[in-house]
Amino acid sequence: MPDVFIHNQRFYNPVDYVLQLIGGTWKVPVLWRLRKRSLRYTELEKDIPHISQKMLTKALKELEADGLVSKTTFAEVPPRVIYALTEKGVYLIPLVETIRNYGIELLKESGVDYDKLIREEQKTGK
Amino acid sequence: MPDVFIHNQRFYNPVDYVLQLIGGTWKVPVLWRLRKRSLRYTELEKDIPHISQKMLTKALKELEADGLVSKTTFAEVPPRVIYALTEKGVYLIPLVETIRNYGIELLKESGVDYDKLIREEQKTGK
DNA sequence: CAGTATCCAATATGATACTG
DNA sequence: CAGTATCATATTGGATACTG
Repeated sequence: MPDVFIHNQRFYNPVDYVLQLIGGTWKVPVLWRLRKRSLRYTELEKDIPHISQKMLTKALKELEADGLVSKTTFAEVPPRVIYALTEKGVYLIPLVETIRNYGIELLKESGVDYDKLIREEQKTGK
Repeated sequence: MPDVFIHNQRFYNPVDYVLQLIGGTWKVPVLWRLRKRSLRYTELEKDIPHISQKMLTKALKELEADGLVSKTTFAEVPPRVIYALTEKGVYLIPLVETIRNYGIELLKESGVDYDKLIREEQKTGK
């Protein structure tokens, strides 16, 4: 597995490269919420549990720099900013789903019924 | 996406959980080399470019604790230690391959022919 | 051979306060 | 509304030396 350099950054292998794009704690939660429709900054913030403004801003900046997410600013007062998946972002959603399904399977083998957690979450209103 | 707790550790979503198992810089290189056959500590160390003893030891410990890799020690002098994939480790290899294929595709779109890099590496002897 | 131990730098994340 | 700025802590990774 030879090293690869892109934009002066080194990757040890192709998996390493993908995990730079979608890895870390906060990028997947953002991508996952944008998969159905575009969202505003505040919508993402309200929708992603535990995320801080700092981490949301950082995740969005990196996703935009890597071409997975686009940002559209409307020059209104107060400003309106819309984040959406790019073609590259859309391309990566099936991979996220695949990893997610593995996770749900592994959780099941650890005795955690994730689908049930989801259903209970929806029953309690949020 | 509700939080999940396993062994007192919190995960924000199933992808987060999978990336705890195989994420980081060094776990995939280890898993990838064990996919064909078991290897000794020193074989892994020699085979994985840039890895330090500290990081190899840490990756192996975590992979073992998470049940992806098994460790067999032969009480000889000097000691012989064999690392192998468990059933759970084998189960995750196709996922690693899927992520890897996405990486190779994305690299191609960034103008990097990874398969060609592999071929050149083999021609030059290593 | 198969690791430990120690020191150090860089990065990730969180908490809080502030702003055009 | 959509962020920045600052401070603090925890984790990651590298370098080097040492050991049963």
